[in-house]
Amino acid sequence: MALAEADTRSRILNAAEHLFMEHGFEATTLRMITTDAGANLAAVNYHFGSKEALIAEVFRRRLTWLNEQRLAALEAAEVGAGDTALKPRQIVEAFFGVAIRMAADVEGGGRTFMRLLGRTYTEPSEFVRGFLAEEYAAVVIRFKAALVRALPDVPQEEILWRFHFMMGAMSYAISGADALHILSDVQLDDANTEALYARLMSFLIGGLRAPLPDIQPKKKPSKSRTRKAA
Amino acid sequence: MALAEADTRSRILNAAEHLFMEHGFEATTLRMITTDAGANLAAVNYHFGSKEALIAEVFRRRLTWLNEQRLAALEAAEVGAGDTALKPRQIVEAFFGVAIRMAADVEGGGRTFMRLLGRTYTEPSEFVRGFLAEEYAAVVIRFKAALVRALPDVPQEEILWRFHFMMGAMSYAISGADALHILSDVQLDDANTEALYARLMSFLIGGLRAPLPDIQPKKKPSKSRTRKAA
DNA sequence: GCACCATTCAAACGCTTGTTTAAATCCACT
DNA sequence: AGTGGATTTAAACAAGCGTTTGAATGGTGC
Repeated sequence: MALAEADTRSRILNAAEHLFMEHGFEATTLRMITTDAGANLAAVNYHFGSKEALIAEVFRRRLTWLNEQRLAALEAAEVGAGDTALKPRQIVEAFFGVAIRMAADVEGGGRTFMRLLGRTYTEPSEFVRGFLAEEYAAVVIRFKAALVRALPDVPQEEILWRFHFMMGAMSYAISGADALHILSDVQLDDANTEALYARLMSFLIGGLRAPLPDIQPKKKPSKSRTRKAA
Repeated sequence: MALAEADTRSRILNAAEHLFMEHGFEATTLRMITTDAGANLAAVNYHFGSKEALIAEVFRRRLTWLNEQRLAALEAAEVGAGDTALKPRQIVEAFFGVAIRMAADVEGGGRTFMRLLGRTYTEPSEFVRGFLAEEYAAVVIRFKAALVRALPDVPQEEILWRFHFMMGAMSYAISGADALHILSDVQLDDANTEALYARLMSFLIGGLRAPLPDIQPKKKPSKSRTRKAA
């Protein structure tokens, strides 16, 4: 809510972010947004041009910063390591640690944004996926390369898939208790960020470093060998 | 598309399932659905009563069966094990294996449905989350109990979280290459179900069996101590 | 005081949405 | 052939949508 202090443009962004997280893009109307922001209906089109442009700006203002932080964290780790190879855990922490830390910022809206982002990654809308891909391009290339270097025995394709799986786990970790109450009537403590971070990291590293699966050479559903390499 | 053979009711369900997966619930209109199904606009309200009821039925007709299969797979494993304890891997395979196998069924629409389901699990809409919780209740209680029995050293809360993380990873695994192309311009082979299954299982088991994280005793946001025991 | 630009405002725009209606059509059964 | 219930149809409905308009308002520099 951030009180009613900031200027109209920011109040609209904040209200939109929160409502998008709660109801999704389509179900959130400009009237809901401007009402919550204490602004006139026409303000969105005046300040942003259109609803689509507003959505894009909601992501841009935080995502750019988030990915810069990720790159900075990775570079800091690499500098600290000197000539020695980076451990996979350090890379994972650079990428997901920054995200979890942002999700811990409740008052500043980071929590809201990360919940929104996690869901949006599998968003159907072509338009949303479009600029998401743009924003992610640089950072993903960089982290993928770092992981390939840190895991010389793991095929590149496998690394990409595990990166993908990790993003799924993180996404659910952050969307958190809302979804978890489907799993259990017990209310889980997702306010404890330190704990969530520790839990998620254990899980991610465990998955990333798991024994490689045995993949048949494709297009051959023969069920003979079940060899497992480490 | 299943040709235009089945009766109107089924054709509507199939068209709706596919369109929901592609565009989401809100962005999919009844006119899109009935056009694709080759039916009159009023057919949805005649056969289902409302759009919401149609959404519920799209899930119900497959989810009930899916969860029955999961329970059956778990019981079969337990019978096979006799008095000996079930291995975590068997439990995970019962739950996620059935899902992945359903996702492999492209022609019958299982693939489409599983993609839809994965995204819907973090769906904002209260109404959707409502009946999803209902459908899942029984099966989750059962699997949670099985995991608790199979992992006596792991706290229950930790098991729930890891179960949650696993669902996230699976969800992303199935929504698959659509989202993955954000990660990489390389097109990944998510048509190879056997391979995807093997990959995901390795990752999930690795995460589930990872060393336990160190969790501070909770409810102490004092910034003094940062103790971390191993 | 006045002119100037940015911002806000109430009102309306055209369009699409889910839903309803009442008539038309189909098909099984006698 | 003809009755009756289920289904399909075209048309209309009110409500809500994103967007546009043109006038009112606000504050700055002269």
